[in-house]
Amino acid sequence: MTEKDDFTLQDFLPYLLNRAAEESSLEFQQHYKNRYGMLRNEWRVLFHLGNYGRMTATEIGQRAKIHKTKISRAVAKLAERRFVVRNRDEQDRRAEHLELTPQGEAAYRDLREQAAIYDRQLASRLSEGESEALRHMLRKLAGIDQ
Amino acid sequence: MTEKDDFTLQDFLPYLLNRAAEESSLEFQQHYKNRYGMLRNEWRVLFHLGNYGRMTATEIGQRAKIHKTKISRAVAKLAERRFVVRNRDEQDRRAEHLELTPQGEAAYRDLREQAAIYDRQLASRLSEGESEALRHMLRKLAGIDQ
DNA sequence: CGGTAATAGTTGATTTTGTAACTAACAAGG
DNA sequence: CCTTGTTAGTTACAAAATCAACTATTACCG
Repeated sequence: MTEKDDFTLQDFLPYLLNRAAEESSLEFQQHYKNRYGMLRNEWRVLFHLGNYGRMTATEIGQRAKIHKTKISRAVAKLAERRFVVRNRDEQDRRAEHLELTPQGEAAYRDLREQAAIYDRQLASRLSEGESEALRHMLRKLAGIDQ
Repeated sequence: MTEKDDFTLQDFLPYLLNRAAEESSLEFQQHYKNRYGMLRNEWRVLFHLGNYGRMTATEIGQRAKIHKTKISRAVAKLAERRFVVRNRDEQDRRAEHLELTPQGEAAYRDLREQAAIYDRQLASRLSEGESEALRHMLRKLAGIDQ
């Protein structure tokens, strides 16, 4: 009961997680924003398609935990700018398979490279070995299995 | 050069940070949202005032890295609902000092208690000792000194 | 079959955020 | 003093997120 009293905002995990997430997001967004005029959701969808390959909007939503309206609008923009093509499933005509165009692939590879660089830069603020532990913990907190 | 190629989205720190932050924020927001009809920024301002005591909007913004327009709107709501009172500084009549009302204090204590509980719950998903290491790393990544 | 429910994805209305411009008050130098 | 610059906080407008309702299609079940 007494130990509760020394709980403070500075230590609150959701607060710290948000601060760190926001900081890194803002820093990294310049890459997809300045170079490709993308929004965060567009970048995320692109990255998922580049990473996992052809899949439907629903599948992206499940993996990335992005709401379907965000995905719908992100895909519309990406398709309009020819980063993504949509292919209706002939078996189930409600669904459509998404995949990157060559142009989308190129953007993906470029941004993945930038991401790798930025990731190393972030990790370098931590001591050796810490960053792997951090990733492991974040996966647990985010409910990402594996 | 070869090591870059095994970089994947699942490991990207900003992505993991965002996933974990969003997960925990959504879970915790039910407390201030359901019980007090607050928005995230209102909760943050309340928590800062409860934690650090009387201060101005600008000071809150610096500590919490929240933009002044968000604070302005959050304070307006909190004042309207009598959680906060504003007092103009008589020396510098541009500034106003904010502090919690008794009602604001009560909400703060209640929510701090909920936060402490939720924080322990989150930390319990990690192994012993990990959570302190996590907080330490997040502070570094968020650029919070100390 | 035929009707009801479920799913994929889109659209529209409302709320919230982000950006920039604004008002009011103070500061500092000539 | 008075001009110029700075700071505290608010407001207006545009961009984006949220939530609910919608269309089209498929699945389930009597």
